[in-house]
Amino acid sequence: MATRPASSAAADKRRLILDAAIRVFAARGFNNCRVSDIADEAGVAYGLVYHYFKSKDRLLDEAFLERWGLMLEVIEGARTDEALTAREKLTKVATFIVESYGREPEVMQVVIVEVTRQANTFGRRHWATIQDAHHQIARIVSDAQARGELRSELPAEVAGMVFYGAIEQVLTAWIFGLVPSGPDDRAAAVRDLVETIFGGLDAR
Amino acid sequence: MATRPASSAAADKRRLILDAAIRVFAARGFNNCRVSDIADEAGVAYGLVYHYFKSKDRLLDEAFLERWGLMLEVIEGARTDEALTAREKLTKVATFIVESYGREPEVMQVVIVEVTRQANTFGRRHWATIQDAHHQIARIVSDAQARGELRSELPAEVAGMVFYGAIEQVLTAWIFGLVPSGPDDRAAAVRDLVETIFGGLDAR
Amino acid sequence: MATRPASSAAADKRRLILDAAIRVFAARGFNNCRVSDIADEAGVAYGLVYHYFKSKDRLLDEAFLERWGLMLEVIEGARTDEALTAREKLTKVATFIVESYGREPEVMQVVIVEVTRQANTFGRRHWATIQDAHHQIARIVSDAQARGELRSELPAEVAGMVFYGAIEQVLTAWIFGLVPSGPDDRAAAVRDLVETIFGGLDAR
Amino acid sequence: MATRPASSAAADKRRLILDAAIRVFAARGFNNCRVSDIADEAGVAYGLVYHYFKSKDRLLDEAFLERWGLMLEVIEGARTDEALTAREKLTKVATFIVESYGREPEVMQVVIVEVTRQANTFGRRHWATIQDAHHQIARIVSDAQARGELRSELPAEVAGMVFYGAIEQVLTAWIFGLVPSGPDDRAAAVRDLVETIFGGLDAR
DNA sequence: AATGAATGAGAATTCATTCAT
DNA sequence: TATGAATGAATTCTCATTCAT
Repeated sequence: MATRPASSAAADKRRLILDAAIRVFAARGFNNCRVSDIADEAGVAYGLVYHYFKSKDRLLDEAFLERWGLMLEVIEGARTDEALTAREKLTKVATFIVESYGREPEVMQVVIVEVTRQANTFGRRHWATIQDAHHQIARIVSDAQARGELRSELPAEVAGMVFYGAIEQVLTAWIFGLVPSGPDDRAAAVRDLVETIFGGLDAR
Repeated sequence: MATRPASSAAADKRRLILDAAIRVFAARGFNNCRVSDIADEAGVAYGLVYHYFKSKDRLLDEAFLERWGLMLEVIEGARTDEALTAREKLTKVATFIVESYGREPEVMQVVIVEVTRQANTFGRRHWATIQDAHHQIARIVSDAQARGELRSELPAEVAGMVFYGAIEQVLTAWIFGLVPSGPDDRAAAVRDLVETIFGGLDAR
Repeated sequence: MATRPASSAAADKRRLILDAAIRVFAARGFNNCRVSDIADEAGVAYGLVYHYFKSKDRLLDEAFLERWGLMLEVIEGARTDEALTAREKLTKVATFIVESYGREPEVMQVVIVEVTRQANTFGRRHWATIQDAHHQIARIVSDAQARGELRSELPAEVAGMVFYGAIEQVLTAWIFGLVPSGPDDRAAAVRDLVETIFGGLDAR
Repeated sequence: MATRPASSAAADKRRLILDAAIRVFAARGFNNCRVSDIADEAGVAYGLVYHYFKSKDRLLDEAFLERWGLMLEVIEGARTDEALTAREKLTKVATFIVESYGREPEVMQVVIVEVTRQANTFGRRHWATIQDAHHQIARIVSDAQARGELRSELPAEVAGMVFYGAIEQVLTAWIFGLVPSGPDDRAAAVRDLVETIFGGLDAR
């Protein structure tokens, strides 16, 4: 079995199906696609999807958890990195999200559109996990406020919402295809967004 | 009211059904409810829903358009009111949205969760209308930049996204029931959100 | 109440609806039209159709019986007219049917397409009435055979079927719009059809 | 048959469903039966009907095309067989149709009652195919007229209509169950019908 | 592991008919 | 007589999931 045991081939098949599911969910939406669309996209037989995944829901759950987990690690890493200012930390977070979209737009689209915003289904099911990210972001702000680095009169939770909501809004514009999302556009978006939130709109 | 014409009774029934649909969509989600749930909620026979509305989709379309239309009027009104500063204009917009939620949380939930964020279905169908609001908000910023009232180095579109995305994020937290949304909470949310965006996070 | 009592106005309304139903049945088919189509075509309110007719079925029943009754009278009249030869009798019958189509194609279309050929619904319900016509036609033949006017070795029932089936086939071609059905075409059709059946195809 | 490939099992199921559909259409009429009746008659699950056929319409389309295709082959074969007289050719056609009914009355009933006579639905959809048969029959006549075998003063199209209309009328009587349709009855029907049309009704 | 046939519970929509006014 | 709102049973088609091979 050399260096690639049988289970690895299986793992590859599983991956193939999950990736196909993400593309299909992004293209048609979770509620508007059929499991057979996913099998077709993956080039496997209908039943094989059910061999690897218990249900259609599970495909979306896994796609979400995988990516959101990475994001949580990045946010936590940024938050606990004492060498960084709050602005640098949030820039790091924004950059990760935006570059994730740059590399694999379908994944981020699915995560945001099909999961985090679904108040009645997946969003609620994964709410604790989603909240985790929001809390960490708020904590980046509140820690900086405690150090006197950021204004203390603003509630950290609201600041976090402004920051995260702004990123989602930018991604939404990209997802809907209304605004270019090339490498330069992405870098500019991070820069402008951070500068807006940290510097404020008011002229000095 | 004694003189209400006969057509009003019909209009009332129609209204009754549309309102019931909004409540059901908010409670279960558009994709997880049945037309019979709406009929039951309205207390009318199944077929009457189809007497007044061509399809289930149309119910959501109408709910969205009605409310978004009001919002557009308010945004346009704020934008063109020369007596107001940009901060006052955006405060007005934020207040309208937030108070709409306060009065009729289901409508705003449906508008945001079931329509504006659905990249593959309703969101795309109504995209022009949705964009209209975003453009007007950006214009409030760019007009103020032209007058030297706001910093010119920030792109107005990004500023608009930060503003609108922040409001949606706040509403999302309320919709998911994670944060109290009483009258005081709403007023505070508007104040904090506006102050954050205009003043910026940075300590002076 | 002069010469037109109130009941006459009512009778007119009834007629109006029945005629509209015939047009709609012809244009869309009994199974593919709605009662509301009939009301619209007649220019009356939905419910009025039910004031004058017990059901949608009844409309078709009446349309059929009215016309088929006329046809039966003509066939019986021809059959019992001792001054006529069998060829003249059947020419009379064919002419009546064909000219009925000429004057009111919708009625004949409805009678044939929607009633007499519906083996599972109306055709079966009215079978006795339909058969009546077929029997009379066969009798025209058998009487002539008894008189030595027509060949006796052919069963009269088959001869009748050839005659009536031929007429229906001609009407079918007209109904489907494949063949012109102007006055001259109709006269020619009767002549050719009768000559074919009486004279036979064989060269002498 | 032991070597039948796996695909045959599927083809058999498909056949099973199509045959069941034909029986149900014949017994209740296309418009008066439900897809579940077909599934029940075939002894399969509801959904399997849709696994093999796109819609209820398609079942009827296929039943019609399959049988009408056979008939077209027979008619064409008869028409181009130079060893036969026109009378022999049309006898062949009539025999095929009548014996088709003898073997599988439901199929012929469905073909005629549910398709070729439906001016507003299936009849119109398949009109070109239906016409094909009529044209070939007319051509059998006109070819014979050109050879001096049949009277030339009669239009071949009318002769064709008389012939085909007569056959349909005979089948109709059988379908409605008004006339016995045993083997002898069928043979007699063909003989009488052909003799009537070729020899004519007139006594010599 | 892999296939795709088989299952059957939905769910939207239609529309004949009834009924209150 | 006239209106059209109200009713709800009926029916097609969909599609997630299971299962035999």
